[in-house]
Amino acid sequence: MASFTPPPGTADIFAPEAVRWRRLENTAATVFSCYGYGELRTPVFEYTEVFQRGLGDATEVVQKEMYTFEDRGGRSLTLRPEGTAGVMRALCNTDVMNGVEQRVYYYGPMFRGERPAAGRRRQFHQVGVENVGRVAPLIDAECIAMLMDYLARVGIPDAEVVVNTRGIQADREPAEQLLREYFAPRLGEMCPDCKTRFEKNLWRILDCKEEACRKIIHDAPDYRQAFSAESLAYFEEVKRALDALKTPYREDPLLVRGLDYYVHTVFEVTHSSLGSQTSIAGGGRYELYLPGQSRPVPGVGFAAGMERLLMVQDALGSSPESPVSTPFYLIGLGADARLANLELAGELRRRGIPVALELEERSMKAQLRSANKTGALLTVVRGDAEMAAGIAVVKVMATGEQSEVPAAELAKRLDDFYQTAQGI
RNA sequence: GUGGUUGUAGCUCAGUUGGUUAGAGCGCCUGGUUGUGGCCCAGGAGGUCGGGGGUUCAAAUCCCCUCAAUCACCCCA
Repeated sequence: MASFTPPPGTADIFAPEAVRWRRLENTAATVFSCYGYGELRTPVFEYTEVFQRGLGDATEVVQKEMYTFEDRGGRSLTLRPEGTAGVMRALCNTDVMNGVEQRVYYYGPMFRGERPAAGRRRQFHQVGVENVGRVAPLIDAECIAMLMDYLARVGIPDAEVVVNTRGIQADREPAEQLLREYFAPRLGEMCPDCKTRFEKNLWRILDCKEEACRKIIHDAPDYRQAFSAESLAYFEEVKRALDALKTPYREDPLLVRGLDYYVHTVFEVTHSSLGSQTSIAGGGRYELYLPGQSRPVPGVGFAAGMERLLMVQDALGSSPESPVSTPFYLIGLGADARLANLELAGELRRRGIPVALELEERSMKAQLRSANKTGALLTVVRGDAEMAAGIAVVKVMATGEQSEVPAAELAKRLDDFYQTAQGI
């Protein structure tokens, strides 16, 4: 039975579940377009260098998690591990470089060769947005507010936003200096990971979870005192705007985030209902070097993990509605009746009315059992006798009442019933 | 990549210290009504006990390997 399971970290998503996915996607389209965003569909694989340059060679994602392969032309390609780099690649053919604002959203599968765990798959799905070309605190705030708007619309009203500022590139050096001086003498008491982070990726020390490290981190000086006045003012304005937008947030100087390209605002959205993977969305402002460009492009954006949104919905019990049942079931006894039913079903379906019907030779009892299982409201029954008389029996399943309807009027009668049922 | 747990029917799971034809509930199919559902009753289909190897007279059960799922770490969405 386990002979044909999909590869590790991937999954088949069948109808009832797929409806929930479509809701996440449709709601994204609805909400984001209200903010002036348009959909952008980029390829699911890109030249490998798009991600290497975009995310930074040192990033863990690039180093060990990418699905990279060579195609028949000897090109090195990579299944996208995230959405931003591909979006930027697409956008560099537009006039964003000249300061024209581009607002795009996307959703789709991403691929990372990690060990699967709760809320983490190898093919996972993100819905995200990028606002590219302009720099302003209000844009950052609007972006965060839009994310919260979206979450509320998919049944997650109580997620928590954590924000922080990373300053600009020029702020980084003095701030790192400050941290280095603080951590250097204390490295002996810290975990092995932090020791290598100290050399390779100093900032990641800040979100180390080791007990010993946390204490030391907690007492670290606020590196933001080394930031320029402009950077701090930018952040203040972002927060003021969030207040004005009535978007509650928590400020956390330890929020750093994994990718190198962030500047100014960074944020993460978490939900308490999740176990170890508490993060359901994350993003921030960035400066990205597009292939073939000498200047970086500014932008702000976020990505939300769809699997995790579904997990939160489950925890909240806000995963709704099983799909609508088909209202009609057509029972046919005998070849002629079944053929007539097939015709009738076609007629109704062309009008957009869902119909289920029996196409095989089965007993009345079996067909009614099926009708019952589909949850049909009305059942049309006909056999040789009805065919000869030019009528059909219409049965109301809830009450068991039956009435005869001329065959010629069937489509209209069912249509009318359907329209009024829809109205209720 | 590291560690823990798990793997028996479509689903949820039993299976006693190894012992003959491997079970239940739900679901599915058929019948109980020459053409009437839900409830009830009866019957039926469906399993290489994840896979491979080993120990044994005998393995779903014990040992090894492997695959997969799951959880945690790591990383992130």
